[in-house]
Amino acid sequence: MAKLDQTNQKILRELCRDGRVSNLDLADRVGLSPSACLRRVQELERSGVIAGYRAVLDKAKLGVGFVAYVTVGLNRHTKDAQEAFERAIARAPEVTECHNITGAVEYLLRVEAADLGAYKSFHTDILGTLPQVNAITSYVVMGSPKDDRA
Amino acid sequence: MAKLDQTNQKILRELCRDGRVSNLDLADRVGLSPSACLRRVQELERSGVIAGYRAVLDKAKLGVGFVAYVTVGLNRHTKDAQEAFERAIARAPEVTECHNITGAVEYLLRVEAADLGAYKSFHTDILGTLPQVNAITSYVVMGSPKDDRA
DNA sequence: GTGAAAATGCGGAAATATCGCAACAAATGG
DNA sequence: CCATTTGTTGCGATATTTCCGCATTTTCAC
Repeated sequence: MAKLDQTNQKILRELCRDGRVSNLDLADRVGLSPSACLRRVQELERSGVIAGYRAVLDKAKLGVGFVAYVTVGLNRHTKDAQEAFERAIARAPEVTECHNITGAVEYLLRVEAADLGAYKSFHTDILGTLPQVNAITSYVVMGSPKDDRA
Repeated sequence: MAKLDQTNQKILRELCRDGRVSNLDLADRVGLSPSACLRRVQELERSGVIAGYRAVLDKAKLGVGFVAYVTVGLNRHTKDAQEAFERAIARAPEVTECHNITGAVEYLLRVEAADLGAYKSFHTDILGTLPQVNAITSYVVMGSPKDDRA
């Protein structure tokens, strides 16, 4: 595993802020020559510390006007039931996250939809029709004062 | 606002998969000449549909071995109390997301820590000491079968 | 059809990434 | 204390890519 000295931490911070910064600029900001900087970045990529790069899209401008977190409880706790549920979730484009959590219910989902109507369709026609699903509780997101993963 | 024809959708899909793909490769994949492709990307950036680019880090390799979602209820529902709470959250590096939600409690947080011990410290020393905080419930993430925002 | 507006492809100049190489620094062992 | 090894750095040359002007083609409304 690559060691995380102060320079590598700076590199990661800059790349999280702007994943498309040129190697020349990046080298400037972290105080290295371009070649030394490039080698560090390549090592961070090779070792998997940098898992990849992504464009961050403005969901609102793509028609997403409704976000909710949804807890889901299953009626059976078998491996089969969980796998079937997770397969169905993988197919649903509205679901951007699915976490297996501790507590009274098994799953926490993040669901993105165009509007309340679109969410209702998802709630009724997709989640509601899955035979493994027992309990559904929706928490509508009114705002996100902090979202470092956006 | 930029129109989202099929080509632009392809571009966005590719850039979400690999935000650092070269314009030459991207043009190939979406079936355009490099110059036409570059112009579309620049327009998507200018219009804000592409909000930016980020490196995706492997949190596990950075020492994050514990993730939890935490619901927080406040004891006062004044604007002041909310703002004070949100300021405190903004300062806490363990909190990667803070959502204002509908339901029995006001907030849903995503918290990342090195391990259970580090989380306990955060829970006790940070969250527990905020005067506005009334109820705290933790849901430990055991796995994330789907996480498009990772 | 016809004209206006937008999108496209081409080509070249400028900027950038990439890699070999030698110098340097920090640890290791005698 | 010195020699050796290992890892990192900066430099410079080359290959690649970005970026922009320009002419052509396509699209669309009338």
